[in-house]
Amino acid sequence: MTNGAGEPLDDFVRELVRDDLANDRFGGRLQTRFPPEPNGYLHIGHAKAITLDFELANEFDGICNLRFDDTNPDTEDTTYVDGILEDLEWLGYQPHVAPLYASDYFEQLYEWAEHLISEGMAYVDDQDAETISDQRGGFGQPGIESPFRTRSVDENLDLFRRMRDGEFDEGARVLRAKIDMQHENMQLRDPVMYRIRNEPHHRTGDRWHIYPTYDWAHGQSDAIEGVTHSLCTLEFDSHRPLYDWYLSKLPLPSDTPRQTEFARLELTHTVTSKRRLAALVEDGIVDGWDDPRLPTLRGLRRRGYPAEAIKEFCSYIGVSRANSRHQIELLESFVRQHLNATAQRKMAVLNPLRLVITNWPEGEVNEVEVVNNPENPDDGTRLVPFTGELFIEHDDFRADPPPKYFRLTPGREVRLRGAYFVTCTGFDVDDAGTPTTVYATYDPETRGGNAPDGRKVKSTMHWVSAEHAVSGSAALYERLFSAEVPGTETGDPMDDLDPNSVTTLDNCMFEPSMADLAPGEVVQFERLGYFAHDPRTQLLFHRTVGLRDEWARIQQRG
RNA sequence: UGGGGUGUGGUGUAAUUGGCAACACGGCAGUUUCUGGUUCUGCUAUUCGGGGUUCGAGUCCCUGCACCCCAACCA
Repeated sequence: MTNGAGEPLDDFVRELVRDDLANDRFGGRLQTRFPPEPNGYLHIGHAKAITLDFELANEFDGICNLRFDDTNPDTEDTTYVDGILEDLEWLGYQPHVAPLYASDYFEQLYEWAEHLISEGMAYVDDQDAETISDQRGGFGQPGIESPFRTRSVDENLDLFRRMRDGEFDEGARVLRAKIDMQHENMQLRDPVMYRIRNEPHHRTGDRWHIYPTYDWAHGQSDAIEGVTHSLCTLEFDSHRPLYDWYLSKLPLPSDTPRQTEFARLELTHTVTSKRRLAALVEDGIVDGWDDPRLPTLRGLRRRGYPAEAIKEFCSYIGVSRANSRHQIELLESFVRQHLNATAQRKMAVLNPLRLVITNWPEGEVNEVEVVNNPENPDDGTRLVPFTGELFIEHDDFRADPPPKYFRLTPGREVRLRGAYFVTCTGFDVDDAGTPTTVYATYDPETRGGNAPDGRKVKSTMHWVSAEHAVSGSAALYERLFSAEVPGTETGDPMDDLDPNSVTTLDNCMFEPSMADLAPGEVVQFERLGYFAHDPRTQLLFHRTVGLRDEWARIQQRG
């Protein structure tokens, strides 16, 4: 991967890795991991972390694994592990070994907890969550010590074993690390290591009644796997001292993993918090986790975003410690760049208007040759049937053209792509004055799209033969949230939802070759944009992203 | 309120670690074109404020300000 200037990636993480390697810190080894919690689907923000973790391993001859951080049975489910596996594979990354699970380390974690207890560094607290929270103190105010903090090692061991054996109710007791209730970093005020949960776990079933917290599980899991660089997002910065504290108290080799934090990815006009995404799905605002308006990986995939474009975007934006929100337009420019090079061109009329060629020989069908992708001659050409009755785009005809309008208008000659020059001779309107049929004559000399006398036209338009067209639907998407930063006005992002974020056109006319498009295939509708064939519904297309549209800009400026 | 983190064009990311502030997206003006797409060219605009050190500061020092994170038995 390279940055925008085509240079190898460089950032503070790579610099740090290079230093560690140069100083032989981990015996010259690099190992990362991507540690999702299986309680939701992956989104574009995860793609940034994934790209970092895996590309880093590629660059430094290291390895990267996938580890499910499944320490909380309340919310986790195998549905999500399957989904995450699918999404990761789609992105094109292959973990070094089969998926790993923090839950596979529960036994080891438990033993280490007993070790800490034996060393007088952990204790069982009988108080409830609220009491513990109150005693923790606040910013600037020291906490107070739990009355159970001075329990004997033996009593702690006994209680902890009985917690494990399921003797107590949920919430009745916790195991806490004995660190410092006065510490200025709240994370170090005797954090909870284990809580009692009688919920079945998606992998360990009902074998455990106690579950490790994130802090107690994460660093140790890293150590068990041999992770050298544990990359996570900025909000874990204040947890790093705790990460290091646990590792330093356990019988481990001295080269313990090193946690480094970077800023998470935020995008304009969307949200990436799991809670908010779940709300959009559950409240029926979108159609499901793979709704093309969502920034989920499955949503983007259905929308037609190429995995390559997503990865290039993630590499390009780099990694830093500054919170920032990238413009969605940048992602879209990567998508266009990729699709422009790869997508096959098709002619599709979204809002059909009848065009009758009055001098066309009655009943004649003429196959004209059009290019599949001008960016890639190897993709060849195809034949498209041309007849005397066609559909053109409603927007491509104006009875009364505004300035700078180059398309079809009475008396004007334009080119029908790959076919002929036609000149508009008249049109019909309905009672509302909307054109219903346009009439034109064609010039037989211009077959193939060029005039032997060298005369030029200002516009080339797409078309389909009425007799041969296949009909279908197209979903046109706007941004899900109209505000750049949803929620800036009222504090609630949901207030910025665009109620019209999707427009579905059901009377689209497609050139016949589109009947053969594979599910999920992404093509360019000439002059309109890139469209992804729905994976399940034949001839339903999702607009991935429009083409850059100068005419729209001219109109906007007025 | 204590601790930690971060401030570079409209947006994001760089700057050989003290030496001409650059790249991309966007915008604007052209060019090319059988897509008002693509290509190509040009233009546009940046170091949070105030002091200081220095021949020279985005970079070092002092100070102020703004924003983000931390007081779950979530991750």
